[in-house]
Amino acid sequence: MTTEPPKAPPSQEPQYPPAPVAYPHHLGPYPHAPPGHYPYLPFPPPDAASAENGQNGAPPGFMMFHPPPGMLYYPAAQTQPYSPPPNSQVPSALARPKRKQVKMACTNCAQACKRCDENRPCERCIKYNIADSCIDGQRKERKKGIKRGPYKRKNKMSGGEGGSPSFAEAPAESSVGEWAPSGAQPATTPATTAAAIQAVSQQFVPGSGPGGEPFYPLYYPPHAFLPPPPTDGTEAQSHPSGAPPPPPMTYFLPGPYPPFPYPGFMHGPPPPHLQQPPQPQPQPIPPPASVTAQPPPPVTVDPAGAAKPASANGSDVSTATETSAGAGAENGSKKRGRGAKNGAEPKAKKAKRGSGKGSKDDDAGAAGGEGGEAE
DNA sequence: GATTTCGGACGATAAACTGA
DNA sequence: CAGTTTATCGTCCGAAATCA
Repeated sequence: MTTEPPKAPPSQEPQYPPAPVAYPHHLGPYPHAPPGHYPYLPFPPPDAASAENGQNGAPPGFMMFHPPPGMLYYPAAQTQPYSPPPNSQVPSALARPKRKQVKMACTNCAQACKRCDENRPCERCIKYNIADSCIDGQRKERKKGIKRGPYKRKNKMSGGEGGSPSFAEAPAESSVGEWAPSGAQPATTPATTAAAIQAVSQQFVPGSGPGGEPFYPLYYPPHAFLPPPPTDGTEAQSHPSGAPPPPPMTYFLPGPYPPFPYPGFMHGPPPPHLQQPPQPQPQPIPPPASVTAQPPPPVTVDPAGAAKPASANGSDVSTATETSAGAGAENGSKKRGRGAKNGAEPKAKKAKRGSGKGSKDDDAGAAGGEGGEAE
């Protein structure tokens, strides 16, 4: 895998988009596009018409309309698994590298739930002068013969050989909840905002468009859009310390067509079946913290089952696998009731794995008792 | 402030399934 | 049988508790 920073686009991509993407400065660097792809575009191509033909430096087939502020599009066909370039400056929530684990932690580290390394004695054991007891533990054998139900196949988007789902699949992990629809948590950091954006985009299943290549709309929370910092010494319109009132902004519906309620947005009338009654002006959206309040009634144009309500609040709809990712982090502060460890509690240590993710594997702890479910 | 505890997120991977 | 999906098990993050 040669995942390299998209910033130096392949030859076929001249200088579009121009310069550093204008991106809400307080959000940090703009999220990277998948390798070899164009960065997200918070603005229309230099020339819509020519963009359509791939002229003027704009990629062919790129968007031909002007997105409202706060909306980005990403060509569906180009999606690939996202992997942030090394040493990128992507916000941590986005760029967080996968945690690497040693194959086997020493018994000491394992017991302490601390990071170990391959060496023996490991660094930690040396540090604490317990090098002599730094030995590998023993892995337990995986259970066999456990029957499972039929698998649900993931819908292979666009059948593309890339095979993998949208790039957005990746980092949803932290805090989709930030500005996602219901009961979401208050916004926190720019980083999580970015993550949220990706998470949301993930919900729009490709191929849902009637014929044409769908674009993934990526919505930015209103507060994300502030003028870039002044570069020439002049005062920026409104991003100084005073936390300017975010420009009012509508949430749009996902779908194969660009959201039309935006003035000066569409080149033509929306297709009949998408026509909507005149939308009342969006209510002024409250400050960031409550951005979450007004979720887009995500469906309407929504084809098939494409969009699930962005149930950010943990319910992590989607696949079972994601389980933890979606669920846990949601409110950032996982409060834990530290059990009152009464003095010298023998290190029987947690009946391993009994707790957290569902007691499904309670058996593990139960060591003695063979897996409950296995019948 | 350093160290210990430990809940739970996350990574790795083997076993069960599936489709060709 | 190769590829995919899922369950299981291990690692270790990170916050609270405790110690010195």
